[in-house]
Amino acid sequence: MNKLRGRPRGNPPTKDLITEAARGLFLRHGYRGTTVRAIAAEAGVDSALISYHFGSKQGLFGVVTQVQCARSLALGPALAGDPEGLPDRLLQAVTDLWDDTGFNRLAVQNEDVMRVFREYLDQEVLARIAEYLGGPDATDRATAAVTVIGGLIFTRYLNPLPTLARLSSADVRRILAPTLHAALRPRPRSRSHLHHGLRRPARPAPAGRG
Amino acid sequence: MNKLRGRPRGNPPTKDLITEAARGLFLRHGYRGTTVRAIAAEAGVDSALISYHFGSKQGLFGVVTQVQCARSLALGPALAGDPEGLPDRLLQAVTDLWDDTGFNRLAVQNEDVMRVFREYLDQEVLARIAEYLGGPDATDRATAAVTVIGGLIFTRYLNPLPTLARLSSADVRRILAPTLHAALRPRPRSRSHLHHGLRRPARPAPAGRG
DNA sequence: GGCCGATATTCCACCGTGATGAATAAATTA
DNA sequence: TAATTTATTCATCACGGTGGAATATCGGCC
Repeated sequence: MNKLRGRPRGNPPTKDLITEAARGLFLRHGYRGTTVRAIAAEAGVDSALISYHFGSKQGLFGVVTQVQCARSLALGPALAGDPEGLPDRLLQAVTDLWDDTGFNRLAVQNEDVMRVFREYLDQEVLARIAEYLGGPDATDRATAAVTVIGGLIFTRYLNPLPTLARLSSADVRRILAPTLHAALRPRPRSRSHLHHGLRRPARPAPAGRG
Repeated sequence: MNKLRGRPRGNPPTKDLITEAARGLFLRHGYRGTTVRAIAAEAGVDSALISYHFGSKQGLFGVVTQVQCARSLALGPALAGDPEGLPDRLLQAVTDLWDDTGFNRLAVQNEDVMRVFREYLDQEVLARIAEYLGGPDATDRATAAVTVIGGLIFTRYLNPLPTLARLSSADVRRILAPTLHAALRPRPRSRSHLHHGLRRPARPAPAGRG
């Protein structure tokens, strides 16, 4: 158990031991479910070394996910083909990233504030827009609209990308207007009428935990 | 100092004391910067009462922000007018919420996982899409596209709304395709050609904080 | 080679955090 | 009044993180 204090002999690959242990534990138990002490135990090192080498648990998580992210999302293929199919290929790339890799396991197990936005967007905004629109494809259109709105919230406010944050509100509205218009536009009745498929959230608010 | 143990006489408005203290502190110092003990001290109650009455710090934050949110974002007016102007009114409502109220103060003090996505979306995805598109309005179109993509990431993966999460990947692509198409479509040269106003990120990566 | 200060890496003790459980007492209900 | 439910205090937990002591490596100098 008790090793001697001070720097050990040789140059043990402590950082690598930690990142490997962390990757495994983060994948198995998520961010919140993984404790610094557990990572340290798995790696066979003192828990203080995680702060020392990576600054913090989040710093370690950032290192682990950055690697995972760069390895997984290949933007190249999506940008290679004809311009007409670009939107589809981009969407495909994003969905593939989360569907095929273990990436979602790593992503934000849950950072508190999110619950508020999640419930509000889903139970209030989406439901009311769908109700306003009416018709068979109302939920589809509302879903698309909420995605755009959620994207605006995410990329400009919650987690501001510099490019988005620099814009004035008016610029944002000008740039996003056509997009949201399209999201809300009635869908042409496609020949394969597998339509609807979506259900409205039904209950207004189960009140959760009160 | 030492009050007697057990239930106090009368029915003191403990919950209200706590929410008021919490609102003030969250606004002044953000979520992370506000400790449960500080809220309890400000409210003049034992810190365990926060867990008791609200389940957790997050629960309390949820209550406080939900009120703030419902009070600030008036969805009604946006849904009142003509359908043609709906997208603009929705965008207006969202931007107003963050621009005019102190709402952004409440939002995510910073959950550093976000940094990964922020840098990646801004420096990689947005820049490369703009480069691919070319032309005077390339950055506008790329910005709109990144918003949609960021919205997809946010509402489906990072912070999954139940309605979005229930969908298959194929459904997501089908629903979002027209929206992303519109985001990427070249903008009609508006009569007032006050020149796009947007600049490309210019430097590829200022390296920030390393 | 041999010493020596600067720097790097480790262990340990400890801090403040959010949260829980036992003890306690008032309020409410039967 | 007796039983039950609700509201509070206090002790204590595991958590993430920090600072200091200990011990190694590294670079320069003789």
